[in-house]
Amino acid sequence: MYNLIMVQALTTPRHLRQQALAEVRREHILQAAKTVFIEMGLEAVSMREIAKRAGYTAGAIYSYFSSKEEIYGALLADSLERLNAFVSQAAEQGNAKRKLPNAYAELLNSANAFYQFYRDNPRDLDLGFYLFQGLQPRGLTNEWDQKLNARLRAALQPQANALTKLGLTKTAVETELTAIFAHIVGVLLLNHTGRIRMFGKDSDELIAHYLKHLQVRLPNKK
Amino acid sequence: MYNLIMVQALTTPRHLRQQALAEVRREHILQAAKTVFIEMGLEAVSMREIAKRAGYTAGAIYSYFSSKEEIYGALLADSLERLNAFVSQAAEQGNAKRKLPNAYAELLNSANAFYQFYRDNPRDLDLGFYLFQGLQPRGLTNEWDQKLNARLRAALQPQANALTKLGLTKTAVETELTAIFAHIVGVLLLNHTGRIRMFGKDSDELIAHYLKHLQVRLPNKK
Amino acid sequence: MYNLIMVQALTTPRHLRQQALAEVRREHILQAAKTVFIEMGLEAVSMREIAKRAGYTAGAIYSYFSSKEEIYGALLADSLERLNAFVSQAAEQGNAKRKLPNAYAELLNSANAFYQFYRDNPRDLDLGFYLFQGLQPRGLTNEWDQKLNARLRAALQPQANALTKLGLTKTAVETELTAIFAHIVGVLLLNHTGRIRMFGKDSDELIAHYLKHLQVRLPNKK
Amino acid sequence: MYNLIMVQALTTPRHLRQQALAEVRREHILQAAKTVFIEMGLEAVSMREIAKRAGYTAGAIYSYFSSKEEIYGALLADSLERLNAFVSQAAEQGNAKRKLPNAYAELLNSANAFYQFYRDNPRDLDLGFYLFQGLQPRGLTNEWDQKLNARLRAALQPQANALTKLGLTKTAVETELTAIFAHIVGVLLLNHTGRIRMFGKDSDELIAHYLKHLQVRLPNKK
DNA sequence: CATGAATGAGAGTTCATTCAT
DNA sequence: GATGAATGAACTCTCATTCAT
Repeated sequence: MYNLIMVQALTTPRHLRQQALAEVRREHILQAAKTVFIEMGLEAVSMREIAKRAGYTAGAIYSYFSSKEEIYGALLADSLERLNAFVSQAAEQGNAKRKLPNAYAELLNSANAFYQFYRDNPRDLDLGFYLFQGLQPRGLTNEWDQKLNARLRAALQPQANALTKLGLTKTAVETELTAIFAHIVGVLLLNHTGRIRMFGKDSDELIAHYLKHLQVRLPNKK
Repeated sequence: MYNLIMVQALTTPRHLRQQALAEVRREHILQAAKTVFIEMGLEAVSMREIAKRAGYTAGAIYSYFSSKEEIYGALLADSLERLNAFVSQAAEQGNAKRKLPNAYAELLNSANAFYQFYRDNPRDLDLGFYLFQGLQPRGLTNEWDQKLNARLRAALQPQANALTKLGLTKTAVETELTAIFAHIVGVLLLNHTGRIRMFGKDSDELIAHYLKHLQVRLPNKK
Repeated sequence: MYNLIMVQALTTPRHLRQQALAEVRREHILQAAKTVFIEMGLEAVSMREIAKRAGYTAGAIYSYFSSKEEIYGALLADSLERLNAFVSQAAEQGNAKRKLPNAYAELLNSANAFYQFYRDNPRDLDLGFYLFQGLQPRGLTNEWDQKLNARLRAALQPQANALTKLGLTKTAVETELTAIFAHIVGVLLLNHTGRIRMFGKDSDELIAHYLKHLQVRLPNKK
Repeated sequence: MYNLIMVQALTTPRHLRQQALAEVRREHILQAAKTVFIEMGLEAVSMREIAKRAGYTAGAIYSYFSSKEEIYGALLADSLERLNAFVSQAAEQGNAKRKLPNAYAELLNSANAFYQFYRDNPRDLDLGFYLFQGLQPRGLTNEWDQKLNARLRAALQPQANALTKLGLTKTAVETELTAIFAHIVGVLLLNHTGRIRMFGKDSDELIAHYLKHLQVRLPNKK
């Protein structure tokens, strides 16, 4: 009989390292997908194209993602992650500048950050439109859907918090939050599709306009 | 074999007649495309399917439309036509009820009509999103683009007129008009994608909310 | 206005001719499929391979058959057609030789014909095994299944008739018919797979053996 | 990193031990393949699936089997082993019950056992059909083929012995043995493919029918 | 004008197998 | 011995488009 004595070394266990490598490769593929998407648009994001960019054959992708939809989902998750990071950072920076807490400033900061993220990253807007069922309920499973919803909600949370600080009721907070969200989305869409040019307007101006009047009409909590 | 004996009428020149016939058939095909689109959604609109509904074979369509994109464009033109008709009718009906002209009522009526059209015809919303470059500049030529822009603008004109009557400057009219348009589009999108449920809100409520506060803030021209 | 007067000519209408041509091409494809099947076995019967043999691209096949399963079904239908023809002919020829009707002879003739067809056309046997759910209930729709069942039954009918003539009850006819069918199938399978060599036997001998004893034990209807 | 310290035992030569271990693992994999096969059918038996069940990765299998076909072969060998065990047991149990040897009873017992094994284990029937070149000479090498033939023959041997006891000549034994085998196979096939329903019959009934008449016609050796 | 045949590219996905580590 | 990454060929099927008739 053999006696096998396995002494686990102190260095990184092999399977952990491999896991990490796999994660890197997964990210690499995702990055390739994103590149294809950015350069050629979502309709061109085929498994073969992604694979080509990533330096793989089509079949290899399936070691990392079980379907095309999963890639889409991962792309969107990543996008929302970046959105969250951007919005959080803006909120923190804003707060850091102020000595006294100012709910209005918080609201404006976070709303503007949300808007600016998508204004400056139009492909993320595409992703959002398309994958958040831009047209029609799509492949994404419920699990995914809820996860992504949660991330989106998180990105809006700073605005909700600010509205609460301003003394709005729970219902009113939701109403205003939804309204701001809708407005931003509408402006972004007009901007992105170029339709806004029809009116000789500029998206920054429109957002500023909306937020200014919003401030006027919200309670002046001293 | 069939023998076709054509007896040309004496009145109309042949090519004119043929043009007219072609136009009729073109409309027929477009109608088929619309039906497919409404019943099955944009993704199901294939040349084969359109042809089947129209009683043609796929190849025949190309006598009337040079590509699938052109059909999409024509569908959108038709959609905007219907939007215009709906909005105009709402404006007229509103005016008919009032003895004195009321700019506010006109504004509300036309904005609501615009919103309701898309709320009640979500497929047309799909078309609008998709073809107004919802994602990316698409097949549509510049010519088409301008034509469609003009129709869209026409559907918003009643609101512009009402805003003018209220005494806003030309610039202010455009700003408010764009803002309303953006807001409605945003709400429609949230509604259509089901995202609005995240907030426990209802699109009608949001539109009403926006228009109410809009009215409050606009000049009270006696 | 045009007046269109269509006079149908006496020659073959165009669409009929085209239908006929289409039918010819369909047969051509089927023939190609059969060839592939015969030369390379059923597993190699892919749409691409069929298309290649038929001189088409893979997509073209779908103008004639809506799926691979439909091709399989058509192949089997054709096979059963030939089986029927062969069995019927054998029955007629046998009857022609005899002055007096002889139920035994009829039974032997039709059973032997059935056996010989598959012995001499082993690929048809493959088809039968595979497609009559050789392994497991498969793609074929119920409609197909019933149609094919009917054809198979038709090929066995002469034996059933002969058994009836011999004075067996309805139940007994079915029992014997099924038994003969099973026996033939078993022998064919042993023969086809070469397993029969294990026993140093010959399929002809086995069939003859079975039918001889069958005759002995069936009622001697004078 | 793991550090592996192997302490070699003094008793057994290393390579023998490794051989034994390999054999164990081979069996383990085979067992996994069998499970997959039984639960999901032959078509679902992929290397990945087998590996997953066995707790390996696909590549690992190739240390034990050089191809998928070899696994199939091993599965069939195992299946025939179980068939043999079942048939032998039935023969022994039958003999145990009787005081005097009774060749008829032995024949019926072993034939019925053979039939019942496949009736009750339809997956094994699939294997048999598929791998005994149900369709076509397959991957199996000659060596395999002979090995499997021998096992099949062994499963039929009790019947052969009984037939010999009944006084049949060597040739007659082989004839009847092959005939019974063929009949059982035919009935099993009809049963398994559901074709037997066409005739409103039942496989048990058919087997009983065959064996009854067989008994009648065999010599009555006192 | 309309047909229907055909193309050719492309879609997502699966799988047995190989091989460096 | 086992892993897991990767290949490459295969699969069925769909589609917009072209073109001879």
